[in-house]
Amino acid sequence: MSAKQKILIEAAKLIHTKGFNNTSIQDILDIASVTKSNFYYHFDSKEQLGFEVLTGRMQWFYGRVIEPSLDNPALNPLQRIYAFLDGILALGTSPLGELGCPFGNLAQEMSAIHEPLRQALSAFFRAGADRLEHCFEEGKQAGIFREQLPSSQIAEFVLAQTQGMFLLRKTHKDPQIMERNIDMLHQLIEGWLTHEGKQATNRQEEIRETLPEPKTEGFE
Amino acid sequence: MSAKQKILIEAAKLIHTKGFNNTSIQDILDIASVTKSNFYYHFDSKEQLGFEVLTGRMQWFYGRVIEPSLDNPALNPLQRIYAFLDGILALGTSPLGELGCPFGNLAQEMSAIHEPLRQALSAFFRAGADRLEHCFEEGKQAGIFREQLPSSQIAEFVLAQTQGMFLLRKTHKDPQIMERNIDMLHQLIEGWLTHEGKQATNRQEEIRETLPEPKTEGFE
DNA sequence: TGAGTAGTACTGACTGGTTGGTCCTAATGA
DNA sequence: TCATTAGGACCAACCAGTCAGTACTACTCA
Repeated sequence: MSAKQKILIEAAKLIHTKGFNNTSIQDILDIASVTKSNFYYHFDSKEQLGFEVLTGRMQWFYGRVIEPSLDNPALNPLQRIYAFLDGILALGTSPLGELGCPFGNLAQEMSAIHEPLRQALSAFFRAGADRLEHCFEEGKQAGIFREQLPSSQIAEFVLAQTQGMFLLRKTHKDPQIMERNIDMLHQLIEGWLTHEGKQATNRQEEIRETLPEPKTEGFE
Repeated sequence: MSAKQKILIEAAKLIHTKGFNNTSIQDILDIASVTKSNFYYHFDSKEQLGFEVLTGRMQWFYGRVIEPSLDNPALNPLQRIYAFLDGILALGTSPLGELGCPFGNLAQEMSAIHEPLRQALSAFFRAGADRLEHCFEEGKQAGIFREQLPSSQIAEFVLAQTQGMFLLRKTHKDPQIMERNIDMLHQLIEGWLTHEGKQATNRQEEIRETLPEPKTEGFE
């Protein structure tokens, strides 16, 4: 593994744990066993490191959660949404979830003080919301979901909820908060947003068969 | 205004903007026009300052949002919940809301790295959730709400949602996110959690008459 | 074939500034 | 008179970043 790789991986972990500004370059280098001058060989600045860590995190999240769920053409819209929620649940109940959501953490820390990073994170969240919206819209056209509420608003609501539950899980140090709130989202989808009789049956088993083991590396 | 008061007020603003660890004591003192030796006359440490700022923030939030809503005996349970949501909406759409929720921000920043502060924030969130739960439970007994879902779970869900929407509002710099997500909560409460025909009518006007102008000072 | 060159990755030492906190003395005002 | 405040100097540790140099590999060209 190259020095640059080691730096990126250790930086992602530390930034997730302590935050960007509270993680010094020397902290990262001590763990990665790389010298500071070598750091500056690969990165112009701490800021550039931050952007590259964020890019890596986005790719990791895509491979771990989005690709097998919202971007999985083998699933119908409802299954895609459920697979997404299950991906969030798996993440949030893992040891990693104790540190909160890496994106929410960064957004909270940096949005008010670093405009370029805020924009990158805003775009990331919007991309996620767009995918969710697309699923809800598709499900409406397939007669799965009710038509009352705009799909974009539902999608945003679901996304906000995932962020909120990560924060509470982190603050209370209680993984069951993820379970309870994902369950609430399921109930909301089945009991309110879905037409009667349009729920997927044996939802858990269906999704388990389709989901491949995600190929992720370094970020956990 | 005493020097200690000035410090606390400026510290609260700066910590809300930049975070605790990214706000130096000198930053605060420059704005408060107080010397460092006087700072250490009043506070043993930066950590003690942090706790006192948090305590002040909790009192402010109580007076601004909780007392006129969840702790307002003149309101029925549904009105109390709606008043709470309106308080959150007013906060979130104010210029202050651009910085996110002060409690959510601190929880995110400090929970993984500072156990005493995490505990204080956890207790704060739990107190809020308990009040919400109490309203839902009271509303169930008054026949307003359906009985299917545990009140504690609904309360937690609503609380998580408020945190999530604050984060998205901050990241997207869009106050309408608060409006859309509070509206979703209203719809969820009226369209799913409430018995048919049990909605409060002229909800907005009713609450407007009962809410006194909150006595808040310094933190905004 | 070997000197010279370029590119890549890496190093130790260093810079100027910042940070939370300490200590002491003196002044002010109720 | 004493609580409060100011001012100043200082400390060790920390911080992001700089600089000149080293080692190695591959390539070029006379």
